[in-house]
Amino acid sequence: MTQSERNALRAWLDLLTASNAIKKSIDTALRTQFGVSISRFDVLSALDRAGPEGLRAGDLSQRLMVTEGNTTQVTAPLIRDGLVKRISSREDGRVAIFRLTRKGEKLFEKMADEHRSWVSDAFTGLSQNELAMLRRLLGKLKLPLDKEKRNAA
Amino acid sequence: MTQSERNALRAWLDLLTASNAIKKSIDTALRTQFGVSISRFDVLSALDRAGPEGLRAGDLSQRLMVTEGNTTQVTAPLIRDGLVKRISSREDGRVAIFRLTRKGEKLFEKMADEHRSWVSDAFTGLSQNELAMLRRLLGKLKLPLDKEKRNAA
DNA sequence: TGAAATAATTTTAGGATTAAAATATCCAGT
DNA sequence: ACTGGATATTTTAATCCTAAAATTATTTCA
Repeated sequence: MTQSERNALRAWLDLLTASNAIKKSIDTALRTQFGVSISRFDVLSALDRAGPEGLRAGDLSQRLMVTEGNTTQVTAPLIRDGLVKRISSREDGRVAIFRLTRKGEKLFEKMADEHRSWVSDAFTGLSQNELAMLRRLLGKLKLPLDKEKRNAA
Repeated sequence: MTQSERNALRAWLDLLTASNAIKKSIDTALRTQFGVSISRFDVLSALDRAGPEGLRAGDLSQRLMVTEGNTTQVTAPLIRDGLVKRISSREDGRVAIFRLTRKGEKLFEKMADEHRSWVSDAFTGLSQNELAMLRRLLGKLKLPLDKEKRNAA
């Protein structure tokens, strides 16, 4: 094992550990304060950004980088809880469109505030320059292009 | 939302995306070439490092940063496949000790080689200096100390 | 010594995720 | 209009993970 390989392994371990730890703390905080997991929060966030038009199931899945089956399942409890509405497209009967309800918007607004502050807190140790540097370095990683989704419009 | 908060959110998204993408590509490669998930690989790796003494279930869980219930479940198929052996401690009947079988050692050796090269590959875009810088920046993140495990020996 | 407290692990129930099979709808060409 | 193929989504079965309850074994101390 070369020194370079050893360093890559260490960096990978650090990266994974940091990411897991922050994710877990955000998930725990979201569940405690709002009863919503980070997965559900991500759905609400994507739908909030999409606005009143909502998003097709496929587009939602693509933005969240999860399978469509996953989207079906994660949205289910959000619909049950009245935070998200599922509408069948009138133009194309196959298409499912999801959008936030008024209740979902209200809740998301509160969650987003807290979420922002938790993330800020995790990164307070880094100056603005260091933050930019971190992003630049992450951008240099060779990330596998997911599937052949690249073709999709 | 301040500029600083916005930057933290962006950095967090980049961090999570990079970590997910690399993890997924390693998991896929491990499954394809060896029929072993990344979780199981992690168990094999910890046991390999522990050597012939093996590891107690609790210690294994702690090193992998997962719950003990998870360890019980992830080791089960490894035992079924003859890669790991579970032994009851003779000194303390409550304690379960896991260690690699000869077959497990052999397989892990091959997997570790490939794994090392995949990780190296993901980080090839970064110089040794950049790698060190990345680790330094990750070290500045405020990571939530997991539970009150800190007390444990 | 033996009951209660403690400790290590497993079991259970449920959420998140994926891949693959199933379903439902639309579209094209005849 | 009908059939075959493509497309969008849902369902199903499995893995991974957690928290909490249950189990099993040890230790303590009256």
